[in-house]
Amino acid sequence: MRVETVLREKFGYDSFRKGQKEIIEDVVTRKNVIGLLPTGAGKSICYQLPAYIMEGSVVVVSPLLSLMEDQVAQLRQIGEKRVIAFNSFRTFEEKRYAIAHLHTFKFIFVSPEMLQYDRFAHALARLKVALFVVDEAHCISQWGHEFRTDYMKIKDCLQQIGYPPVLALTATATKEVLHDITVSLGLQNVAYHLHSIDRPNIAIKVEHLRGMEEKKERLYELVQQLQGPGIIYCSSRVLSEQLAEALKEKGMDGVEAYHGGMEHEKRMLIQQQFMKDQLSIISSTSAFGMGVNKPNIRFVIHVQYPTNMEAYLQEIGRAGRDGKNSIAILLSTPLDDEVPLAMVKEELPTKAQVRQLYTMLMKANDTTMEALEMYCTRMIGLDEAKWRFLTYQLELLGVIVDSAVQKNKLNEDTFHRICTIIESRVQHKLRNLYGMKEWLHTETCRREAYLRIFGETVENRPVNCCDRCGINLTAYERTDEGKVSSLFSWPEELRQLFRIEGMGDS
DNA sequence: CGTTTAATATGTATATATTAAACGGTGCCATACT
Repeated sequence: MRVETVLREKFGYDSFRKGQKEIIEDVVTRKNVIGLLPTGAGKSICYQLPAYIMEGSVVVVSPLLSLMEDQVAQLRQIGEKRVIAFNSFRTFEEKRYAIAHLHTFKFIFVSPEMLQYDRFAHALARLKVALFVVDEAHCISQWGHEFRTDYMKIKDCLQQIGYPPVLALTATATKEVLHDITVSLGLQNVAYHLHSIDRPNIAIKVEHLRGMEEKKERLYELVQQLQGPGIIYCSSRVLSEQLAEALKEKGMDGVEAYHGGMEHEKRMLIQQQFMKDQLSIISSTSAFGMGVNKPNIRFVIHVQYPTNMEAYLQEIGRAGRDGKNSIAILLSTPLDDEVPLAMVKEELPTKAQVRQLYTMLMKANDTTMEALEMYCTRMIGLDEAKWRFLTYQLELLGVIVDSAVQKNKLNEDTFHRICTIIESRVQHKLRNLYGMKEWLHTETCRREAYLRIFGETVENRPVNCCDRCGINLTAYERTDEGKVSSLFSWPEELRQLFRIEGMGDS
């Protein structure tokens, strides 16, 4: 069956969007494919369509439960009933049934963690897998090395199920990250379909201010002035709540905070309200955004900057999915470097902690991993993520085999190898952080500068490009009833101009 | 950096002030326990 026929009959589209067809054609001929498609380009069609041409099931590894559930709902919408999200939302009974009847599902959505669940993995190995998809594949690079190491074990899973064709999809990746994805998945003979990550309808502006107080004041001004809806990003849960609270006190409606420390239900509610335009502003940490396909987000303001350029691009990329003009504004002060620097350094365990772990493992006899973990969190101060990172490294080195410590491997050699890995990961993350920091102080076109980081050049420079090329901010002001924009008469404009001129890079 | 939490000092009771140290973000899963 021709791909166009399936597109029309199953999905009801007359033609492909840019990039889709080439990817699908390579996928159905069983090539390994890595697709870099801008947000909103219709990535899911790239695996949904081949499912109806290829024999067998399509397995989709997805980073978030909410994303999986969304995809399932979407497929059900077009009448596909052979769909399951195999995750912790399912009851024990449902899981047992699904494992016994796995072959009856055309689409199987799963988290990288669930791939490690033995009974599921075995069922998968018996299955005819037509295509193995890694959605939001940049997560491999962004999270896989330390935060969610199960991303690194996808490679082993692929081997166990006999190397089915793989399709990795993402919207943001540098050349380095694309390479990382390829290597981490152990892919060979990859067909790369790379499209520009640039978003010409998003104007970019960095404002240099003096300190936190000035930042907050400027934020309040901007939020009242700019056309919503919008997202405010900052780096701590407490601050995201404070900012939301402050905006409410200033009489703004439809503002809520969002972060990973909140109750799951509350998070879902806020996200849904935002999607339905019942909220206009979300003040959040990096927890908010992935899978948020809201077309009309008009601004993204950063009160603190993220630890790397890709994260920044992902965050501003949530604006303007409808193609209309939108703006990203980053508020910067000379005091901002501490938080991202601390985050990079804090993410990995210290050498002293690894030493303590080694001493503890030497002393431990017939201790369960659970007991060891308990001890490590209490006595060594390792959190869950760091503990899992270290046990993963120990497994790689053969120090831990099948949850048992091999004491003969517990030597200076393996100790130093772990320390070396940690050191090089920290250095790598610091380099990315410096790249981000350098970008904040670019004297030339900001778009050109970030595209250079992604190995691209500016193709079409938009009229409102960036603060270095010149932006007319009034184009992004709200127009409704003029109630807010009237506050911004010419003295205010002048004051702002003065501030921007006066606070530029030294 | 700014904020919160833990630790010490005071001075003779049980708190309160001061100072030092720690922390900051991202999610899956399972299992025990409310």
